[in-house]
Amino acid sequence: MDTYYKKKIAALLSEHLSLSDNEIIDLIGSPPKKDMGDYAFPCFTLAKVFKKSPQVIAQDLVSKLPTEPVFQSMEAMGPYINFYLNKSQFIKDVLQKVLTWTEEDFKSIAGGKTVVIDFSSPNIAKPFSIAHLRSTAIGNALAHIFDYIGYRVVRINHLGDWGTSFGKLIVAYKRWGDEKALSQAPIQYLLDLYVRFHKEVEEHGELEEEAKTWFKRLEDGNDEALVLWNRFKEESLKEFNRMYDVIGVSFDHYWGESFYQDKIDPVLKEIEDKKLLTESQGATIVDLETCDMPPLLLKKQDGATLYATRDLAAALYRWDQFHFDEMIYVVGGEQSLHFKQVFKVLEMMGHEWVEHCEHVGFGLIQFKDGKMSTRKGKIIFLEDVITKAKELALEKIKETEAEKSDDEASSDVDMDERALKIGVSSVIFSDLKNGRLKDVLFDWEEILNPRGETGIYLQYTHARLCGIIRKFETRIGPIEYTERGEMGSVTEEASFDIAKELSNFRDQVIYAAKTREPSVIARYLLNLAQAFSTYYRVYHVINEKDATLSQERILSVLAVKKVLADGLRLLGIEPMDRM
RNA sequence: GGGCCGAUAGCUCAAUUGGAUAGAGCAACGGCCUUCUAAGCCGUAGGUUGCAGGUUCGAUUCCUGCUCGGCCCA
Repeated sequence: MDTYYKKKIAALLSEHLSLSDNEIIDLIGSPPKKDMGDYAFPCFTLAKVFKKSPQVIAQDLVSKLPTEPVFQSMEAMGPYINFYLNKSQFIKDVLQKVLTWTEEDFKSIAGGKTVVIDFSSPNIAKPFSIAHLRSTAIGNALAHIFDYIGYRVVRINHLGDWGTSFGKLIVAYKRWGDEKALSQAPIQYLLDLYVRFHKEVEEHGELEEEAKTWFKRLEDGNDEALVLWNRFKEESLKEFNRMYDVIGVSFDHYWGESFYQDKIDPVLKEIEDKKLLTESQGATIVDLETCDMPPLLLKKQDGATLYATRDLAAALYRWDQFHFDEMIYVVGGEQSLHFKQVFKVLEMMGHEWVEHCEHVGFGLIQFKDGKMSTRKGKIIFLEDVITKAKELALEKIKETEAEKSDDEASSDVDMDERALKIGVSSVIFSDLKNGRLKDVLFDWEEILNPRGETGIYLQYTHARLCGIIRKFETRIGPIEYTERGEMGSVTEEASFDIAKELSNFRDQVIYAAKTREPSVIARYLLNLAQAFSTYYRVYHVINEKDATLSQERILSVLAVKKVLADGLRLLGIEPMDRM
């Protein structure tokens, strides 16, 4: 929508400049202050061509421009030409557009390309922690965003269900394990075992060797090992699925590392055939020295495979299955070298599609006193965070319910459900609101804070919008969607601000997809909600005596609600009708 | 030792990828509930953009060096 107006400007200017329309569009920006107009064209780069100061060029140019109905005025201000939109016309256009657009209008942006997203991918036998939420929330949001603009999205959960840590668990379970304790609280118990193993290994180094042996047995298909491994995996999956259910995340495929076990040999053979394999200190590697990278380890001295091997197999298998246009790995930034190596090896193997593979990294979650560590059992469970957030929300709900009249009162179940939704929204949103690359300092106070730039604020605004719509329909009557000749009466400045925000939505979604950055949407929604909060405090919809004005204002309400709801869903947050 | 990422208001973060006077939220202070939900709104205060250079009309943004923090690599 934004580009529509930029094109108008380009059309006006290109008559007098030797620049293409696209070059002009690229230069156009927004002025820093509202009273300086809506679009700005800087004249600095023209100074050399015209051999005049940019100030003079701006004045010359502006005097030559014909009038254009979408702009109220065009003015030279210093080295810029500022364009002022015709406000009432703009508001009308935007509302019209927003209220009538359909899913299809967005689907056409990517037009059926395929994107594979590898995200969440927690490790089996470990609790679902606040750290796993990052990949899960970011990946899920990206999946929604790509889907929205018309990609066919394949969501893959690359479970960490294979590797030496299972050797450790098997050893620990065989030594100290207790079937009863395992069935009672499997995840907590497996975590305890894992922690104990690492404590004991400090005194008894031989445990490490034993664990390696057991993992080797597992790879070789030893029955006892497989039975235990299966048990651990099943319990973990039960737990993970419970969490996914709570936060509303789903996958197309649970293809964990073990899934590729029988697909590894062909891959190793292919690498060998292409003369890329090298032996080094008994291990099998691909040498990457010519690319200034450490070698990629494919097999250890004892023949056990490593996760790099499985990642190669996974990439090949996925290409085979989907012929994707893009494949995105939403995995912590600490793995960036690993992915560089894997992609490089795929390239050396001659798979050109590797250029469509991308590691989308993100910052670590840290504590004031250092890193979160499974080995030491220093973990914050996602569930605990959600439960706490929910409890706080429930308290607040009960407070406000007490002030409501009987006919609006809610049942306990209802309140409980809402509290959970609020808790989940605020936890997810706090993970998505900042740029993904930044490390996150985990802070209870901050994640539970209901005020300010939070998911709660967005939900609250959405609920208010729904409340207004509900009351409008019961007290005033049906909303007249009919196209209006004029939106003449809605010319309030605040109303224009809302329209400007609304007009940005489409570009922001595209930008978020392009940069793989859900925080773009999160920030955008905060701006939109803020613009509306400012507006509706002053300009009432239902209490407005002028019926025409009231009907026109409700259209803004509908439009904002539509965009806010869609935006929240893009983040993986289900919008709420009441708080 | 080498590589990747980060450093912006007291705190947490933005800044449309090089544009005009660097913006929000939290915390602090002041104001607003007999009209659509106060989980809200309005206002005040808060800055040598880590440091030193360079590139140019113009740098938080790009380049070089350094400092600090995080992570990765046998």
